[in-house]
Amino acid sequence: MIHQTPRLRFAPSPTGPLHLGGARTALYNWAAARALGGAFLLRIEDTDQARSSAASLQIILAGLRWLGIDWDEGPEKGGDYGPYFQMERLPLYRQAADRLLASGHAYPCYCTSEEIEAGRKELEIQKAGFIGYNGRCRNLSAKERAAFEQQGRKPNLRFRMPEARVMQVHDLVRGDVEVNTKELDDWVMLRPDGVPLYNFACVVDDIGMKITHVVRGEEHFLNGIKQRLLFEALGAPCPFFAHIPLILNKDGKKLSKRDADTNMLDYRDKGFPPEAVFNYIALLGWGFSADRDLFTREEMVSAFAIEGIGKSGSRFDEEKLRWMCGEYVRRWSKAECVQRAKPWLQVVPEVVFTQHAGWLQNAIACYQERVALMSEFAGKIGWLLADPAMDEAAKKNLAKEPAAGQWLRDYASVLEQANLPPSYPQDRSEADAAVDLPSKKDAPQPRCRFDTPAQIEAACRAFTERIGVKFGNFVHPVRAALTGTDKGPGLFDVVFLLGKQACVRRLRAAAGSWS
RNA sequence: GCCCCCUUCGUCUAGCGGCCUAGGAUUCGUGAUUCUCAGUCAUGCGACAGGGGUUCAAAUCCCCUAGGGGGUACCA
Repeated sequence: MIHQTPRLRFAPSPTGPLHLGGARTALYNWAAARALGGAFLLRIEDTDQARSSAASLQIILAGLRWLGIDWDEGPEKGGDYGPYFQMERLPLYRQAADRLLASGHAYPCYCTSEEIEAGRKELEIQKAGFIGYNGRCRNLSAKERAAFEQQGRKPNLRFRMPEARVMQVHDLVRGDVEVNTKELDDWVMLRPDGVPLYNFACVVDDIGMKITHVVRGEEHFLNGIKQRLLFEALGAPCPFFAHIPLILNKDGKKLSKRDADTNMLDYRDKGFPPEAVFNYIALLGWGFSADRDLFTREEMVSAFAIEGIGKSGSRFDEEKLRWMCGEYVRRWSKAECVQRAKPWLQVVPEVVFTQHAGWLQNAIACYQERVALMSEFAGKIGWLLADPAMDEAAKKNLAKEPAAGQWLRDYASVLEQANLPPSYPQDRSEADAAVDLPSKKDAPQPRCRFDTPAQIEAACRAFTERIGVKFGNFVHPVRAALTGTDKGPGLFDVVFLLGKQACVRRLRAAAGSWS
């Protein structure tokens, strides 16, 4: 059929942001192009001048870039098959239209919108529901045309559809499908002002840009039929088509603003890791393998085939997306975690990033297994930076132990005399900041009694034994005093990170308010 | 109305006539780890839309029904 380099495109109209469905279409085209070793290009379908905007275009481009979908040709990139904006290709459409006019595949239609509407009403009655163009201008004589021209009417150009041709088409996703062209009416290709309509511009451009595979939403299936006829009329080879099912919401209905963010950039701004969103979207209608859901862009490319896209619609499930986000967050190194969370860490003074990088990494790492989004660290580490107010759960934990006040006072004294790191950021030097909170795997040799959380813990256990308190009971009021809440990292990570001054201060403050 | 497509655990899916007492992931339940939460590990609940065929054999092929989606523009 077509023996040339595979060339695929994503052709958004800049009339709104890049939404989930569009992103998936772009993703599949991109993956197919990469998998086939071909080119992926972006074409901007901006012929709807009333709704198109430069701002939308930028949002779409930013969304694609964020997802890691790069294009070989298109806006801000150029290429040998441009221009890549349809409004800059008007002469090409005119040219193609003239050819179709000459070959009889197209004809001028002088109907006004009122006349079309009236014709539609009639048809509706006659053909029981069919609403389309009645074909009044399909067979106008030269004389009749001249008469309309004399009235000053400017014609639309319509494509002359075969009257009842059974088209047997093969769709890469849907398989073999039969469509009778009687279901379709003569459609407008070109307006009097020379601006083309979708089906016409699309085909002229797909020919001009040597597109070999068209992957798009199933709402275009019937357009695909019209377009095949147009390829034929223009004597051009027809690309492969693949029409993929739409993405639905949790209830199986059309996805709306209520169900999910409609703008990819919202996911960016909310702190979703782009590789997780990429991974999740790819799975909406396609499977990587029978027993694996997590994969990289490269792995997807090596496994992807258009024929592997499913025929049934899939639902967007934010829960699984969130799970996937967490999976990715957990894979990062401590340094990467901080770096990626930084845009949301306004609560952290800049000096901490520069002077106490090691400490910050340790602090962030404490929550790496407890968050899904990059933005969620910020809300977790507040207690480390300023003495927190106690929440209800923390107050309850304190109140539960009658002797807690005394425990806190005594433990404060223990810590005060211990060789504990000083508090961040104000009390600790840069040298200390190099101390790395060890993971369980590679515990280093301790330098002194409280070099590691494990050392602090050992000392604490000894202390509780000495005062005859059950360790498990002791821990909760201490956590409450130190963090202001009842959940979070291990208590001795807390003590280690918080440092001596802050620990002593908070323990005594809590003891005071308790008694 | 008419035309096209779809239908496997709640969700994403594997399965393309025998490997299926239907596999994985997520969610949920339980247990373990333990100073809480999270994570991790283990374990459990959970599906072939319904009805007819074809076949030695059907989740897999055919038909009907139901449900869902899409289309039916001087939008894309």
